[in-house]
Amino acid sequence: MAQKNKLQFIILGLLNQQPLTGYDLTKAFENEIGEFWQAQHSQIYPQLKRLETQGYIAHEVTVSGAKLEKKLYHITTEGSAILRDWISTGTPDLTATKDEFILKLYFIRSNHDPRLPEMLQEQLQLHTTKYHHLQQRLKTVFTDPASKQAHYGHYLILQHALGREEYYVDWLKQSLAALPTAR
Amino acid sequence: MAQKNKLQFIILGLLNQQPLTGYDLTKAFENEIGEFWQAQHSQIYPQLKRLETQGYIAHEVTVSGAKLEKKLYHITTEGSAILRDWISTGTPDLTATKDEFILKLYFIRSNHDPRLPEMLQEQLQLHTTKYHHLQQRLKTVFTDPASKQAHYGHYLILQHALGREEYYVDWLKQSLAALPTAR
DNA sequence: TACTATCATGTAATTAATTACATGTTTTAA
DNA sequence: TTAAAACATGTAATTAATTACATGATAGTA
Repeated sequence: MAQKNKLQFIILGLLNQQPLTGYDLTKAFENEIGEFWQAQHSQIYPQLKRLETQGYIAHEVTVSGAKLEKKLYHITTEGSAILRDWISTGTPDLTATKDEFILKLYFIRSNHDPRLPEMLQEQLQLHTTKYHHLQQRLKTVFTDPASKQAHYGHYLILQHALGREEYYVDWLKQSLAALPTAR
Repeated sequence: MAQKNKLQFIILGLLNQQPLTGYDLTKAFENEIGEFWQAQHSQIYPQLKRLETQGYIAHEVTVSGAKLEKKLYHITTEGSAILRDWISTGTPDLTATKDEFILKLYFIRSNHDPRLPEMLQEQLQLHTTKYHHLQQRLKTVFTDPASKQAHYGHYLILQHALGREEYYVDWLKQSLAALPTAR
């Protein structure tokens, strides 16, 4: 396998909460899920077909207006089972984060490199924006303690992402401060 | 493009430091670089050919022993130029970290889910090990201040990775502690 | 009524990346 | 001296993922 095809499990996981169309799933990747996983509709529709062939999901056609057909997919018992399996199975592989900025940094040899300040500054701006964005999401998605209870995993990972960005920003600030002053 | 083919730049970056064979490069991905990027030899050898066709690198054949041929690649002036371009160009896309554990967590609805403790525990173990490993590397790779000076970018990102793991471990511990106690 | 944004579903082409297949040499240690 | 580990270089098959191509319906608004 080139990857472990996690997309199938994400789809199963989302359908396990409620029936959705391919379009709905695509939207989910632009919002909620998009925070930590991406997929385009060109990947989603074929995957839905495969999952249905395997018997893990099924669909019924509904018609909106005069003739617009929607395929509303739902998870099957077998689908639920392999979703449970996937979640229950250990996750021993820590995937290296393929961060392009980090990669570029690796090839900077000297702390006097004139590109360093702007590079760090750009990332600081980006990660600060992301930090604020996550802060906002945490606030809007989990308004009351009950919503945390109902989506505890989501709460945990949003909190995790926020903390991660906070650290990233701190590290960038520290690295900028440690740079030799031009004079 | 499916990705932005960062591999070519990594190869150029490594060859910019010293001439290397395909085998050397493969090893580099198992050690140094492996900390934050992966590539197999089956990807490296074809990429070397492409880079040579493009005129960014060139090679000479050396013979070890009786007949074992090695291709020692070095970067060309043009190669150096596009490497510089890549590093100097902004890096505005923050790649979402595709962490399988995080993904699984997302589908855990309740903090009473019986799978939660073992899941968090497993990750705690893994990330603690990784943390210690990184701590060790930082110690062995950068023994004196001079080595930090000579490979400043590498120093920065190792430090960054260490801090990231430290935070991950903290977050896992906190999440474990916040779990409702079984009774 | 006409236009635009969004809804809705697909396929094709291309690139990236992993796993597997394939072969031969040199060095080191038992 | 012989066997194993490491050195060394490739190709093929498969899967994953992105970008581009392609089509049409519905809802809202100007």
